[in-house]
Amino acid sequence: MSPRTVDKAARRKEILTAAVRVFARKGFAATRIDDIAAEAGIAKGSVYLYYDSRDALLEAAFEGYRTMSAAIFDRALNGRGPALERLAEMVREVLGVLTARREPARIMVDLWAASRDAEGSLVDMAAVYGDARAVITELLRQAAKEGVLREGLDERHATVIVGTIEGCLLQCLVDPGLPAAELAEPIIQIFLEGLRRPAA
Amino acid sequence: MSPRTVDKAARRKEILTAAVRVFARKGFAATRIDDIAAEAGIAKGSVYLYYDSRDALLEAAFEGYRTMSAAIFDRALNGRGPALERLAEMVREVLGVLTARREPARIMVDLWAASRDAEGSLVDMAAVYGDARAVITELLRQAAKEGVLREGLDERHATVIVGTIEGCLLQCLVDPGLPAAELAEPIIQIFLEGLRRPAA
Amino acid sequence: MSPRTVDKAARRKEILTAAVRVFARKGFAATRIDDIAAEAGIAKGSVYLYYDSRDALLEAAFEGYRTMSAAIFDRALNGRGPALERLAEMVREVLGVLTARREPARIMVDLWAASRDAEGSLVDMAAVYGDARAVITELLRQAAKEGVLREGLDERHATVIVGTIEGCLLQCLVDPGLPAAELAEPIIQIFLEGLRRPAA
Amino acid sequence: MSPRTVDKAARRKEILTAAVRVFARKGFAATRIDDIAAEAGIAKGSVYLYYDSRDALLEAAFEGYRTMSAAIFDRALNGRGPALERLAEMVREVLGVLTARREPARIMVDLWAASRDAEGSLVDMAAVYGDARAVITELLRQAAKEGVLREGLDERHATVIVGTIEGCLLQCLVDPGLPAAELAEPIIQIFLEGLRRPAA
DNA sequence: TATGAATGAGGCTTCATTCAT
DNA sequence: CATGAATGAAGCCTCATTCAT
Repeated sequence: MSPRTVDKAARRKEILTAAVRVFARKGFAATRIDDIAAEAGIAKGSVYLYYDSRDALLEAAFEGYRTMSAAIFDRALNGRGPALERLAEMVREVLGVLTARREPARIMVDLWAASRDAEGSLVDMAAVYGDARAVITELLRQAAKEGVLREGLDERHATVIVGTIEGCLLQCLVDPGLPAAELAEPIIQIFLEGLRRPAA
Repeated sequence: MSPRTVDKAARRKEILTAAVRVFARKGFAATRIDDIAAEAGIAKGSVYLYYDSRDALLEAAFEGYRTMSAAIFDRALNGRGPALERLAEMVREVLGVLTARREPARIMVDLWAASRDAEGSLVDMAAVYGDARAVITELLRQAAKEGVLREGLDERHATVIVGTIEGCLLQCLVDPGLPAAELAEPIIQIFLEGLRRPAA
Repeated sequence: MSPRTVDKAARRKEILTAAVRVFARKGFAATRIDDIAAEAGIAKGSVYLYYDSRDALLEAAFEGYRTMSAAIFDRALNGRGPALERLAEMVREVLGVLTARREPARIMVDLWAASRDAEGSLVDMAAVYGDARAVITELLRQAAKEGVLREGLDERHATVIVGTIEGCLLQCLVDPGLPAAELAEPIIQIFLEGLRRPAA
Repeated sequence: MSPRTVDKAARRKEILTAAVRVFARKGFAATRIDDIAAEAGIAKGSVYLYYDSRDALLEAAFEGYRTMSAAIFDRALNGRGPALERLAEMVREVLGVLTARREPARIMVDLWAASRDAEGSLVDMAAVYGDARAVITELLRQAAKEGVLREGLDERHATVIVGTIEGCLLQCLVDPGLPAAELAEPIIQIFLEGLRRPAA
């Protein structure tokens, strides 16, 4: 065993976790490398042994988010049970993150802001939302096959569903007083039934 | 109001417009006072004759956004016709902005990011969304009175509606290929009817 | 006249002069932007209003050197009198610089070091020496036409002449005790007569 | 001397060789301890077991250069044959180094630059050139005794001779296209005969 | 009021050196 | 002896803001 054994991968993750915490607390723009180093309990220069730049840390945070999203998408696509039930579960899962890990979730706004600079941006939220829409489109297709959907639904409805989830997230992020988890059922209800009183 | 004052106000607005254009183009974080001055066709120092700081310009942009939102809210609340129709119109209006003035709309992501820094932030999106939920809650109340709503709707449903609108906006901002305006009808449809095939 | 009139070109030159003084004193590698700013009596940031980088200042110093060299070359090529006399005068001129402006001349060593990094280097001493050799080759050609040269001289002899001048400069730079100006005559003598006792 | 000591010395030399290679390739200023360690095939920290600092490596490189020079000087002073022939041989030897070991020779420019920082500099090229002048002065003295030199030569002529050699080296370093070895004969010729057509 | 040159605090990043293993 | 992770001082450069004209 070589001297001063360190698990590089573990240390990388530690630093990333620290960075995400600080991003969540102060926002990416206001986060200094010093802050991250302090949060991780290491020297400023050491951050650079594991990440090339401040931007690289945001990118890594995005990768983490992406991985988590992919797992959720995967469960929705390949899970068991009726498609609409899996959609409902996906809604609950996404909003559940806000409750379980509220702080880390706050980096979302920075990811959105970073992703706006289109070309060359290391944070490609468009791709994530594209994936999300594809997943939901597929769920709708399966649900249609199961015969439980009304006619005339298309890709735009998938966009609306993704939008609903993300928009609820957004509001909860911006206004910490809102009860994220409690929004899951109203969302599902609206998707399923709409608001209108059923014709008699 | 003296002509002098009018000029001053006009110049203020010019600078703000220029600033918003640059914010939209490059993002707030990457926008330099020089960029704004150049866009406005004035000298850098002159910006400070009208705004106290770079942040003040983002704040002003937020005020503009707030004013526009208030107008939309006002039309929805005090307009004519059935409440649900006014809700639908409001959806169309909000998404229409993305089509009509796509570029300026891109400052939304910066407003979200700026608003995340809770206390003391000059950008209080939580308040806007609070207003939005209040408006929609009221519309739902009116619609209920009109007898067209199902039972058991509450404030959380208002949150979901606001979320849907903003989440669709978000996707369109992050992925310019999406057709914002075309989302209005699916949104309304989902709100009204849900996705489920009506019981026979 | 616009407010705060400054002659940008003059200021540029002031800063360059200050930079060259500091380069000469401490060497390029040890020179900090702060040093240059202090020497120029301005703030650190102001340096960047006139030069893009520390390297750009060395490049500018090189340009200055190049311009001076070109003037000397021009006088040698287009002056009056026999070619060998013009060559002698050129030798005196080059070494005279060391006496007249000893300090600035000390940047030569940094120019040599900077130029060694071949491709992409902003300091191309090879080009200057190429020019010098071309000038001297032409002087030798003229002198040959005048019938005063021995047979068999070629481009390599021009290289040697350039080498002699630069090598003397080098020694004088490295050892400030040496009398640069006094080397001109021995150089000329060796070029003309060689060291060997004339055949009887 | 224990084998242990031999190993240590060998390792020191390996590291120095590696360092010189890198200095030659990238220049001293751009050379990192990592580069040297990599070139030597050891860990970065190990470099410090053999040398106290990065500067110490340049100093050691200088010592190596000094030793080589001293050997050349010694051969010139104590060799056999006429003094002028030994001078000619010395010229050939110095320029031959550029051909035989072109890369290591490139550290010369860094030595010049390092030596310019006068007091306290670890690289004292002035001393080397002083030695060189002393050697050549002695050779001239011997040649004068042999009766082959013209009258009136003095220390300044020695300076010019050293200058010629070093200046040719300089040009070859700065412009790799030049044929160092081929300059030896023209140098010797100029020294001996000068450029001028012999009086009839 | 308008200008734009000047300022200087502050951030990112580099890298020589140290030191625990 | 060897290692290479960790350190943190130091330097380059940026840019919001100021201010003399």
